[in-house]
Amino acid sequence: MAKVDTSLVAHLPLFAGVKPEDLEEILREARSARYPKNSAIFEQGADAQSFFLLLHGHVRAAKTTPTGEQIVVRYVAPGETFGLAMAIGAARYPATAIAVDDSVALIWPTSAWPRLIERFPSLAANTLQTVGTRLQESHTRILEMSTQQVEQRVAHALLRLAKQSGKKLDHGIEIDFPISRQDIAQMTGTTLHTVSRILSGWEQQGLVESGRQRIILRDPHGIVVLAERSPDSGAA
Amino acid sequence: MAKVDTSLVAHLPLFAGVKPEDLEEILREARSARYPKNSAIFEQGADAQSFFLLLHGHVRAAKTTPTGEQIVVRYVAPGETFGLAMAIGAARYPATAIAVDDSVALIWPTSAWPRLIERFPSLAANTLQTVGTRLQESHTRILEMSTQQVEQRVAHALLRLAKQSGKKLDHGIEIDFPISRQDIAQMTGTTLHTVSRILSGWEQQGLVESGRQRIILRDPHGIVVLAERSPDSGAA
DNA sequence: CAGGGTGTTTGCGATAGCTCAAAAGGCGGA
DNA sequence: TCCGCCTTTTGAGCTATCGCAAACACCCTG
Repeated sequence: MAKVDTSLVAHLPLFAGVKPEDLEEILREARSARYPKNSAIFEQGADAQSFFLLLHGHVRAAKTTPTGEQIVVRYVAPGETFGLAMAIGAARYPATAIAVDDSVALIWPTSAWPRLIERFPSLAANTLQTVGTRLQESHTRILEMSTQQVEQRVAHALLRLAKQSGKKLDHGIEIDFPISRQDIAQMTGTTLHTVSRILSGWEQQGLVESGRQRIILRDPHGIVVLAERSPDSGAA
Repeated sequence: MAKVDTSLVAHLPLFAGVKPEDLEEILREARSARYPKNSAIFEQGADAQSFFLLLHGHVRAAKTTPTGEQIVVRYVAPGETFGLAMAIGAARYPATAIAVDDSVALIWPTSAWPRLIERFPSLAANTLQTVGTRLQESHTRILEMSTQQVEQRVAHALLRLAKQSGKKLDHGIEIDFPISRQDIAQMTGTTLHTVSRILSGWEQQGLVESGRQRIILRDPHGIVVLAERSPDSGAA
């Protein structure tokens, strides 16, 4: 097991208020692992034996219905935690985590959590903050799904992805990991067909440039305008 | 300020693992207040000066868009906390809270939170658990909105309300606070018209009995069946 | 460089649910 | 008791979006 350099993670929200020597102790309990592109990190319903801190790459968390339909819960960016089932008192993972790019994560055994938060209460407070923020974001997503049309929801989704994992280009922002029409559909509650039609339209208007699992926002501001447009204030 | 009896709240999840004498200290920092039916407890966007523990009554938390559309985030039942903006690091309330019945709540100043969790780390751990559970529920709701038809979503919503705040009757379960078609629409992402049509249909099938802001599930199991029915396995 | 597989595009018809509109019912207050 | 308001019901037409189907494009592999 490789030693983890504290300086790489010390600034993360998870460790806010944790003293350097404590951080080292915390990291000693972790191991790190590499996940190749498209490999599963854990499966929905499996025993929640570990929780994770993503160091490199990108991870998709998805939830599947009994009938096989999926939604994307979120994309995890480097520096974020995932698989925190134990923090919420769940014995099993509520979603599946897949590395969408070659990824590296720190891994703690779930069993270590109670001891860790007892010794380092900041961890609990910080995690509460994180989970609370995600709850807010979920509510926003519900609000959008309830009140907005598909095109606006797709616009919001892309803007969020760009903010979280956007790579600045000379002219535009590229989403920095492979993402398909289907993925976006599963983030916005629609079908890949509808997403494809929307992106085709945007491409013709010069708002985006996209291809196989690749999206570049050529005119982010124009997409913001779309995202905020009221349902009927229509284009041609 | 009336003294709060610890025995009334000691068993709540929030206080799990808190010693009786500590609980008393925690409660000493709270005051209690009464909210008449239909009064606002706090407004979305207002300074988050307090957080709450509902003792009696029912509270609706709703989120409003810039354009005035609303969704119901959740209904708060006695024993649950709400208005935890500070736990997630928000300075303002992300939603509006309205008492839907005459209600009583314990109130702590937000400023007390950091000190409380430092002195009583269980509070943070318990709150994390609660917030985590709510996050899960949110994801489930998103999943439903993405994959189910309106009728199924309404069925799920009613079943949840019945479980959380149902009053057992001789023949059926009554939702124990005033709730309109509009409210249900805002919980499920549809319109009051559609909800009305659905409930009318169910009423004719003897599944429910309902009226002005009042719903009784006459055949909860029948509604479970509806909720789980796959999109097409249709009725007449 | 051909083949296979996955992801994307696009057309077309079907429809669930929305919107608009109007009427009716029930409840609380004067 | 009567009035007025708010909630609920119901109708009718419309449309955004889905579902299905087929063709296409790209990438990786052998």
